[in-house]
Amino acid sequence: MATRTLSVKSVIDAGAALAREKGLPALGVRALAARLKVTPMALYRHLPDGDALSSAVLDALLLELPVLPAAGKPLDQLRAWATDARAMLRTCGGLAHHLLLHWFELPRALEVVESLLGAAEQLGFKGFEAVAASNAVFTYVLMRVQLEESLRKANVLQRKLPALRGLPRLAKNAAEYRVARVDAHFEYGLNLLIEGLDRRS
Amino acid sequence: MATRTLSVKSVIDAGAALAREKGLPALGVRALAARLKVTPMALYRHLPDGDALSSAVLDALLLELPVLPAAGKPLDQLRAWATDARAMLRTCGGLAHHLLLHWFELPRALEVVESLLGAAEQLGFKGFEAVAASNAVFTYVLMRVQLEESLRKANVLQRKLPALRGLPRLAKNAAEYRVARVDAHFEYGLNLLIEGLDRRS
DNA sequence: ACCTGAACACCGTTCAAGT
DNA sequence: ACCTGAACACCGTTCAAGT
Repeated sequence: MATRTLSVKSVIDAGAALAREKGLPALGVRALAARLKVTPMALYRHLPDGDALSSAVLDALLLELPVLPAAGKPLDQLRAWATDARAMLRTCGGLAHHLLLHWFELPRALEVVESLLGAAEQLGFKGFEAVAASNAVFTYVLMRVQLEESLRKANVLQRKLPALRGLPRLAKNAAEYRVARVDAHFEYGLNLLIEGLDRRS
Repeated sequence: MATRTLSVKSVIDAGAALAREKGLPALGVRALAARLKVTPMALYRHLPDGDALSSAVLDALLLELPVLPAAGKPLDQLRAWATDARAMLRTCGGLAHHLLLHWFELPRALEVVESLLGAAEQLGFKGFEAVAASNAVFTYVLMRVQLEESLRKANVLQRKLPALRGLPRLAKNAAEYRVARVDAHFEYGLNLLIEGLDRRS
Protein backbone atom coordinates (compact mmCIF):
# COMPACT_ATOMS: atom_id res chain seq x y z
CA MET A 1 0.00 0.00 0.00
CA ALA A 2 1.10 3.54 -0.60
CA THR A 3 2.70 4.97 2.54
CA ARG A 4 0.60 7.93 3.49
CA THR A 5 2.69 10.77 4.75
CA LEU A 6 0.99 10.83 8.14
CA SER A 7 -0.67 8.55 10.65
CA VAL A 8 -1.83 8.95 14.23
CA LYS A 9 1.31 7.22 15.42
CA SER A 10 3.71 9.26 13.30
CA VAL A 11 2.08 12.48 14.46
CA ILE A 12 2.33 11.54 18.13
CA ASP A 13 5.88 10.25 17.76
CA ALA A 14 6.97 13.46 16.09
CA GLY A 15 5.12 15.41 18.76
CA ALA A 16 6.92 13.49 21.50
CA ALA A 17 10.26 14.23 19.86
CA LEU A 18 9.40 17.90 19.55
CA ALA A 19 8.26 18.09 23.18
CA ARG A 20 11.44 16.40 24.39
CA GLU A 21 13.64 18.73 22.37
CA LYS A 22 11.98 22.08 22.88
CA GLY A 23 9.55 21.53 25.72
CA LEU A 24 5.81 21.14 25.82
CA PRO A 25 4.94 24.78 25.04
CA ALA A 26 6.70 24.34 21.68
CA LEU A 27 4.27 21.57 20.79
CA GLY A 28 1.81 23.62 18.79
CA VAL A 29 -0.26 22.52 15.82
CA ARG A 30 1.56 24.84 13.46
CA ALA A 31 5.01 24.02 14.83
CA LEU A 32 4.49 20.28 14.58
CA ALA A 33 3.06 20.60 11.08
CA ALA A 34 6.14 22.57 10.01
CA ARG A 35 8.38 19.85 11.46
CA LEU A 36 6.47 17.22 9.50
CA LYS A 37 6.60 19.41 6.37
CA VAL A 38 2.88 19.43 6.15
CA THR A 39 0.03 21.93 6.39
CA PRO A 40 -1.35 22.56 9.90
CA MET A 41 -4.71 21.26 8.75
CA ALA A 42 -3.25 17.88 7.79
CA LEU A 43 -2.94 17.06 11.50
CA TYR A 44 -6.65 17.50 12.05
CA ARG A 45 -7.28 14.39 9.97
CA HIS A 46 -5.60 12.37 12.73
CA LEU A 47 -6.40 14.24 15.92
CA PRO A 48 -9.46 16.22 16.96
CA ASP A 49 -7.56 19.31 18.13
CA GLY A 50 -4.43 20.72 19.67
CA ASP A 51 -5.27 19.65 23.21
CA ALA A 52 -5.70 16.06 22.10
CA LEU A 53 -2.24 16.27 20.57
CA SER A 54 -0.57 17.45 23.79
CA SER A 55 -2.53 14.92 25.77
CA ALA A 56 -1.60 11.99 23.53
CA VAL A 57 2.06 13.01 23.54
CA LEU A 58 2.14 13.27 27.32
CA ASP A 59 0.39 9.91 27.65
CA ALA A 60 3.09 8.42 25.44
CA LEU A 61 5.96 9.96 27.38
CA LEU A 62 4.44 8.76 30.65
CA LEU A 63 4.79 5.14 29.58
CA GLU A 64 8.28 5.43 31.03
CA LEU A 65 7.11 6.38 34.49
CA PRO A 66 9.09 4.21 36.92
CA VAL A 67 7.30 1.69 39.12
CA LEU A 68 8.05 0.81 42.73
CA PRO A 69 11.14 -1.29 43.36
CA ALA A 70 9.85 -4.80 44.10
CA ALA A 71 11.91 -5.46 47.20
CA GLY A 72 12.83 -3.57 50.33
CA LYS A 73 11.11 -2.15 53.36
CA PRO A 74 7.96 -0.19 52.47
CA LEU A 75 9.40 3.17 53.50
CA ASP A 76 12.53 2.51 51.47
CA GLN A 77 10.43 1.54 48.47
CA LEU A 78 8.50 4.78 48.75
CA ARG A 79 11.64 6.84 49.07
CA ALA A 80 13.26 5.11 46.11
CA TRP A 81 10.21 5.58 43.93
CA ALA A 82 10.04 9.26 44.83
CA THR A 83 13.61 9.78 43.71
CA ASP A 84 13.24 7.77 40.50
CA ALA A 85 9.94 9.32 39.53
CA ARG A 86 11.25 12.82 40.12
CA ALA A 87 14.23 12.16 37.87
CA MET A 88 12.02 10.84 35.08
CA LEU A 89 9.40 13.59 35.33
CA ARG A 90 12.05 16.25 35.07
CA THR A 91 12.95 15.10 31.57
CA CYS A 92 10.10 17.05 30.02
CA GLY A 93 8.10 19.94 31.35
CA GLY A 94 4.39 19.31 31.76
CA LEU A 95 4.68 15.60 32.57
CA ALA A 96 4.05 16.05 36.28
CA HIS A 97 1.06 18.29 35.66
CA HIS A 98 -0.49 15.86 33.19
CA LEU A 99 0.07 12.99 35.56
CA LEU A 100 -1.57 14.84 38.43
CA LEU A 101 -4.67 15.36 36.33
CA HIS A 102 -4.88 12.08 34.43
CA TRP A 103 -3.17 9.34 36.43
CA PHE A 104 -6.45 7.50 36.91
CA GLU A 105 -6.77 7.06 33.15
CA LEU A 106 -3.21 5.85 32.52
CA PRO A 107 -2.49 2.13 32.95
CA ARG A 108 1.08 2.68 33.99
CA ALA A 109 0.11 5.28 36.56
CA LEU A 110 -2.59 3.01 37.95
CA GLU A 111 0.04 0.32 38.41
CA VAL A 112 2.20 2.78 40.31
CA VAL A 113 -0.64 3.86 42.59
CA GLU A 114 -1.54 0.21 43.15
CA SER A 115 1.95 -0.52 44.36
CA LEU A 116 2.10 2.64 46.46
CA LEU A 117 -1.09 1.41 48.08
CA GLY A 118 0.63 -1.91 48.64
CA ALA A 119 3.45 -0.22 50.51
CA ALA A 120 0.92 1.72 52.58
CA GLU A 121 -0.86 -1.49 53.51
CA GLN A 122 2.42 -3.09 54.51
CA LEU A 123 2.83 -0.17 56.88
CA GLY A 124 -0.48 -1.15 58.45
CA PHE A 125 -2.68 1.52 56.89
CA LYS A 126 -6.18 0.64 55.78
CA GLY A 127 -9.03 2.26 53.88
CA PHE A 128 -8.88 6.04 53.69
CA GLU A 129 -5.57 6.22 55.46
CA ALA A 130 -3.89 3.85 53.01
CA VAL A 131 -5.23 5.95 50.15
CA ALA A 132 -4.22 9.20 51.81
CA ALA A 133 -0.75 7.95 52.68
CA SER A 134 0.04 6.73 49.17
CA ASN A 135 -1.55 9.85 47.74
CA ALA A 136 0.63 12.03 49.94
CA VAL A 137 3.80 10.52 48.51
CA PHE A 138 2.49 10.48 44.95
CA THR A 139 1.32 14.08 44.91
CA TYR A 140 4.35 15.30 46.84
CA VAL A 141 6.69 14.17 44.09
CA LEU A 142 4.50 15.50 41.30
CA MET A 143 3.84 18.84 42.92
CA ARG A 144 7.51 19.35 43.69
CA VAL A 145 8.52 18.65 40.10
CA GLN A 146 5.87 21.08 38.92
CA LEU A 147 7.18 23.70 41.33
CA GLU A 148 10.75 23.24 40.13
CA GLU A 149 9.63 23.67 36.54
CA SER A 150 7.83 26.88 37.42
CA LEU A 151 10.85 28.28 39.24
CA ARG A 152 13.10 27.48 36.29
CA LYS A 153 10.70 28.92 33.76
CA ALA A 154 10.22 32.13 35.72
CA ASN A 155 13.97 32.41 36.23
CA VAL A 156 13.79 32.67 39.99
CA LEU A 157 16.09 29.82 40.97
CA GLN A 158 18.53 32.58 41.75
CA ARG A 159 17.10 35.57 43.52
CA LYS A 160 18.11 39.09 44.36
CA LEU A 161 16.69 39.58 47.83
CA PRO A 162 15.30 42.96 48.90
CA ALA A 163 16.39 44.72 52.08
CA LEU A 164 15.51 42.52 55.05
CA ARG A 165 15.15 45.18 57.74
CA GLY A 166 12.84 44.04 60.48
CA LEU A 167 13.17 40.44 59.32
CA PRO A 168 16.08 39.19 61.43
CA ARG A 169 15.58 35.49 60.81
CA LEU A 170 15.43 35.90 57.07
CA ALA A 171 18.48 38.19 57.20
CA LYS A 172 20.42 35.65 59.24
CA ASN A 173 19.58 32.89 56.76
CA ALA A 174 19.75 35.02 53.61
CA ALA A 175 22.37 32.74 52.07
CA GLU A 176 19.85 29.91 52.13
CA TYR A 177 17.38 31.97 50.12
CA ARG A 178 19.58 33.49 47.40
CA VAL A 179 19.47 30.22 45.51
CA ALA A 180 16.46 27.93 45.59
CA ARG A 181 17.99 24.67 46.82
CA VAL A 182 15.39 22.51 45.17
CA ASP A 183 17.26 19.21 45.59
CA ALA A 184 17.89 19.68 49.30
CA HIS A 185 14.34 20.86 49.93
CA PHE A 186 12.85 18.00 47.96
CA GLU A 187 14.75 15.55 50.09
CA TYR A 188 14.01 17.31 53.35
CA GLY A 189 10.29 17.43 52.63
CA LEU A 190 10.32 13.80 51.56
CA ASN A 191 12.02 12.86 54.81
CA LEU A 192 9.39 14.70 56.83
CA LEU A 193 6.72 12.80 54.95
CA ILE A 194 8.40 9.45 55.47
CA GLU A 195 8.96 10.12 59.14
CA GLY A 196 5.35 11.16 59.53
CA LEU A 197 4.32 7.87 57.90
CA ASP A 198 6.74 5.96 60.09
CA ARG A 199 5.33 7.49 63.23
CA ARG A 200 1.75 6.70 62.27
CA SER A 201 2.50 3.12 61.21
CA MET B 1 -7.02 69.12 37.65
CA ALA B 2 -9.01 67.26 35.07
CA THR B 3 -9.57 63.67 36.14
CA ARG B 4 -7.82 61.57 33.59
CA THR B 5 -9.78 58.51 32.72
CA LEU B 6 -7.03 56.13 33.80
CA SER B 7 -4.19 55.82 36.26
CA VAL B 8 -1.91 52.99 37.33
CA LYS B 9 -4.04 52.48 40.42
CA SER B 10 -7.36 52.51 38.61
CA VAL B 11 -6.06 50.00 36.07
CA ILE B 12 -4.81 47.63 38.76
CA ASP B 13 -7.96 48.01 40.85
CA ALA B 14 -10.15 47.24 37.86
CA GLY B 15 -7.86 44.33 37.02
CA ALA B 16 -8.18 42.97 40.55
CA ALA B 17 -11.96 43.20 40.34
CA LEU B 18 -11.97 41.45 36.99
CA ALA B 19 -9.68 38.70 38.27
CA ARG B 20 -11.81 38.14 41.35
CA GLU B 21 -15.00 37.94 39.28
CA LYS B 22 -13.92 35.90 36.30
CA GLY B 23 -10.58 34.42 37.30
CA LEU B 24 -7.05 35.27 36.32
CA PRO B 25 -7.22 33.90 32.75
CA ALA B 26 -9.95 36.48 32.03
CA LEU B 27 -7.54 39.25 32.90
CA GLY B 28 -6.38 40.11 29.38
CA VAL B 29 -5.35 43.46 28.02
CA ARG B 30 -8.28 43.63 25.64
CA ALA B 31 -10.80 42.38 28.23
CA LEU B 32 -9.70 44.86 30.87
CA ALA B 33 -9.71 47.71 28.33
CA ALA B 34 -13.27 46.82 27.36
CA ARG B 35 -14.29 46.85 31.02
CA LEU B 36 -12.74 50.30 31.40
CA LYS B 37 -14.39 51.46 28.16
CA VAL B 38 -11.07 52.30 26.69
CA THR B 39 -8.85 51.18 23.85
CA PRO B 40 -6.45 48.32 24.64
CA MET B 41 -3.54 50.59 23.87
CA ALA B 42 -4.59 53.06 26.57
CA LEU B 43 -3.40 50.58 29.19
CA TYR B 44 0.11 50.56 27.79
CA ARG B 45 0.52 54.18 28.97
CA HIS B 46 0.36 52.86 32.54
CA LEU B 47 1.87 49.40 32.40
CA PRO B 48 4.68 48.00 30.25
CA ASP B 49 2.77 44.91 29.10
CA GLY B 50 0.17 42.28 29.90
CA ASP B 51 2.43 40.28 32.21
CA ALA B 52 3.09 43.35 34.32
CA LEU B 53 -0.66 43.78 34.61
CA SER B 54 -1.25 40.25 35.92
CA SER B 55 1.72 40.54 38.21
CA ALA B 56 0.61 43.85 39.69
CA VAL B 57 -2.92 42.55 40.20
CA LEU B 58 -1.69 39.42 41.95
CA ASP B 59 0.66 41.45 44.12
CA ALA B 60 -2.31 43.58 45.15
CA LEU B 61 -4.53 40.59 45.95
CA LEU B 62 -1.74 39.01 47.99
CA LEU B 63 -1.75 41.91 50.42
CA GLU B 64 -4.46 39.94 52.18
CA LEU B 65 -2.33 36.89 52.76
CA PRO B 66 -2.85 35.88 56.41
CA VAL B 67 0.05 35.96 58.84
CA LEU B 68 0.84 33.48 61.61
CA PRO B 69 -1.34 33.66 64.71
CA ALA B 70 0.78 35.36 67.37
CA ALA B 71 0.16 32.92 70.17
CA GLY B 72 0.07 29.17 70.59
CA LYS B 73 2.49 26.27 70.36
CA PRO B 74 4.66 26.43 67.23
CA LEU B 75 3.08 23.37 65.62
CA ASP B 76 -0.39 24.76 66.28
CA GLN B 77 0.63 28.09 64.78
CA LEU B 78 1.88 26.35 61.67
CA ARG B 79 -1.27 24.30 61.35
CA ALA B 80 -3.50 27.32 61.81
CA TRP B 81 -1.59 29.35 59.24
CA ALA B 82 -1.81 26.50 56.73
CA THR B 83 -5.58 26.39 57.07
CA ASP B 84 -6.02 30.17 56.89
CA ALA B 85 -3.65 30.64 53.98
CA ARG B 86 -5.29 27.87 52.00
CA ALA B 87 -8.71 29.47 52.48
CA MET B 88 -7.45 32.87 51.31
CA LEU B 89 -5.49 31.55 48.34
CA ARG B 90 -8.51 29.68 47.08
CA THR B 91 -10.38 32.94 46.55
CA CYS B 92 -8.72 33.57 43.21
CA GLY B 93 -6.95 31.20 40.86
CA GLY B 94 -3.29 31.95 40.24
CA LEU B 95 -2.56 33.42 43.66
CA ALA B 96 -0.74 30.36 44.95
CA HIS B 97 1.34 30.10 41.78
CA HIS B 98 2.33 33.76 41.89
CA LEU B 99 3.22 33.49 45.55
CA LEU B 100 5.41 30.44 44.95
CA LEU B 101 7.39 32.38 42.36
CA HIS B 102 7.51 35.84 43.90
CA TRP B 103 7.19 35.56 47.68
CA PHE B 104 10.70 36.87 48.18
CA GLU B 105 9.73 40.17 46.54
CA LEU B 106 6.49 40.69 48.44
CA PRO B 107 6.69 42.42 51.86
CA ARG B 108 3.69 40.59 53.23
CA ALA B 109 5.02 37.22 52.15
CA LEU B 110 8.42 37.98 53.63
CA GLU B 111 6.69 38.69 56.93
CA VAL B 112 4.95 35.35 56.72
CA VAL B 113 8.15 33.46 56.00
CA GLU B 114 9.89 35.33 58.81
CA SER B 115 7.27 34.16 61.26
CA LEU B 116 7.29 30.61 59.88
CA LEU B 117 11.03 30.65 60.51
CA GLY B 118 10.30 31.85 64.02
CA ALA B 119 8.08 28.85 64.65
CA ALA B 120 10.76 26.56 63.24
CA GLU B 121 13.34 28.05 65.59
CA GLN B 122 11.02 27.58 68.52
CA LEU B 123 10.94 23.92 67.58
CA GLY B 124 14.72 23.88 67.93
CA PHE B 125 15.65 23.97 64.23
CA LYS B 126 18.61 26.05 63.11
CA GLY B 127 20.23 27.11 59.84
CA PHE B 128 19.28 25.02 56.84
CA GLU B 129 16.86 22.89 58.80
CA ALA B 130 14.90 25.89 60.04
CA VAL B 131 14.69 27.16 56.47
CA ALA B 132 13.75 23.75 55.10
CA ALA B 133 11.13 23.14 57.78
CA SER B 134 9.37 26.46 57.27
CA ASN B 135 9.71 26.06 53.52
CA ALA B 136 8.10 22.62 53.70
CA VAL B 137 4.96 24.04 55.32
CA PHE B 138 4.89 27.13 53.11
CA THR B 139 5.27 25.24 49.83
CA TYR B 140 2.96 22.44 50.91
CA VAL B 141 0.04 24.82 51.29
CA LEU B 142 0.80 26.67 48.05
CA MET B 143 1.34 23.54 45.99
CA ARG B 144 -1.83 21.94 47.30
CA VAL B 145 -3.93 24.98 46.42
CA GLN B 146 -2.40 24.99 42.95
CA LEU B 147 -3.21 21.31 42.58
CA GLU B 148 -6.80 21.83 43.64
CA GLU B 149 -7.18 24.62 41.08
CA SER B 150 -5.82 22.39 38.35
CA LEU B 151 -8.19 19.57 39.27
CA ARG B 152 -11.15 21.93 39.22
CA LYS B 153 -10.15 23.53 35.94
CA ALA B 154 -9.61 20.19 34.25
CA ASN B 155 -12.90 18.91 35.62
CA VAL B 156 -11.43 15.82 37.26
CA LEU B 157 -12.64 16.30 40.81
CA GLN B 158 -15.10 13.61 39.90
CA ARG B 159 -13.71 10.72 37.93
CA LYS B 160 -14.99 7.82 35.96
CA LEU B 161 -12.52 5.07 36.78
CA PRO B 162 -11.53 2.49 34.16
CA ALA B 163 -11.69 -1.24 34.77
CA LEU B 164 -9.41 -2.13 37.66
CA ARG B 165 -8.61 -5.73 36.77
CA GLY B 166 -5.30 -6.81 38.22
CA LEU B 167 -5.33 -3.82 40.57
CA PRO B 168 -6.98 -5.29 43.67
CA ARG B 169 -6.06 -2.55 46.10
CA LEU B 170 -7.35 0.19 43.84
CA ALA B 171 -10.49 -1.83 43.21
CA LYS B 172 -11.06 -2.31 46.92
CA ASN B 173 -10.68 1.43 47.56
CA ALA B 174 -12.38 2.61 44.38
CA ALA B 175 -14.89 4.65 46.34
CA GLU B 176 -12.02 6.76 47.68
CA TYR B 177 -10.91 7.59 44.17
CA ARG B 178 -14.17 8.43 42.42
CA VAL B 179 -14.14 11.85 44.00
CA ALA B 180 -10.94 13.69 44.75
CA ARG B 181 -11.26 14.36 48.48
CA VAL B 182 -9.07 17.42 48.42
CA ASP B 183 -10.00 18.67 51.88
CA ALA B 184 -9.33 15.37 53.61
CA HIS B 185 -6.08 14.84 51.71
CA PHE B 186 -4.90 18.37 52.44
CA GLU B 187 -5.39 17.78 56.11
CA TYR B 188 -3.87 14.32 56.12
CA GLY B 189 -0.76 15.50 54.30
CA LEU B 190 -0.48 18.48 56.62
CA ASN B 191 -0.68 16.15 59.62
CA LEU B 192 2.09 13.98 58.22
CA LEU B 193 4.23 17.07 57.80
CA ILE B 194 3.50 18.33 61.30
CA GLU B 195 4.20 14.94 62.80
CA GLY B 196 7.45 14.72 60.88
CA LEU B 197 8.42 18.10 62.29
CA ASP B 198 7.37 17.06 65.76
CA ARG B 199 9.51 13.96 65.62
CA ARG B 200 12.58 15.87 64.47
CA SER B 201 12.18 18.66 67.02
C1' DA C 1 -9.47 9.28 2.28
C1' DC C 2 -6.04 12.48 2.75
C1' DC C 3 -3.99 16.86 2.21
C1' DT C 4 -3.88 21.97 0.66
C1' DG C 5 -5.00 26.98 0.70
C1' DA C 6 -7.40 30.76 1.95
C1' DA C 7 -9.84 32.75 5.54
C1' DC C 8 -11.60 33.78 10.34
C1' DA C 9 -11.52 34.71 15.34
C1' DC C 10 -8.80 35.62 18.96
C1' DC C 11 -4.71 37.07 21.38
C1' DG C 12 -0.80 40.71 22.61
C1' DT C 13 1.65 44.40 20.73
C1' DT C 14 4.05 48.27 17.49
C1' DC C 15 3.52 52.51 15.14
C1' DA C 16 1.67 56.74 13.63
C1' DA C 17 -1.78 59.89 14.36
C1' DG C 18 -4.95 62.71 16.91
C1' DT C 19 -6.12 66.08 20.95
C1' DA D 1 0.75 63.60 28.32
C1' DC D 2 -2.81 60.70 27.26
C1' DC D 3 -5.69 58.15 24.27
C1' DT D 4 -7.30 56.35 19.52
C1' DG D 5 -7.20 53.61 15.17
C1' DA D 6 -5.26 50.86 11.99
C1' DA D 7 -2.14 47.30 11.35
C1' DC D 8 1.01 43.26 12.33
C1' DA D 9 2.54 38.75 14.15
C1' DC D 10 1.15 34.87 16.21
C1' DC D 11 -2.01 31.35 17.74
C1' DG D 12 -5.83 27.51 16.86
C1' DT D 13 -9.43 26.38 13.88
C1' DT D 14 -13.47 26.21 10.05
C1' DC D 15 -14.64 25.67 5.35
C1' DA D 16 -14.26 24.70 0.61
C1' DA D 17 -11.45 22.89 -2.72
C1' DG D 18 -8.14 19.87 -4.78
C1' DT D 19 -6.22 14.88 -5.85
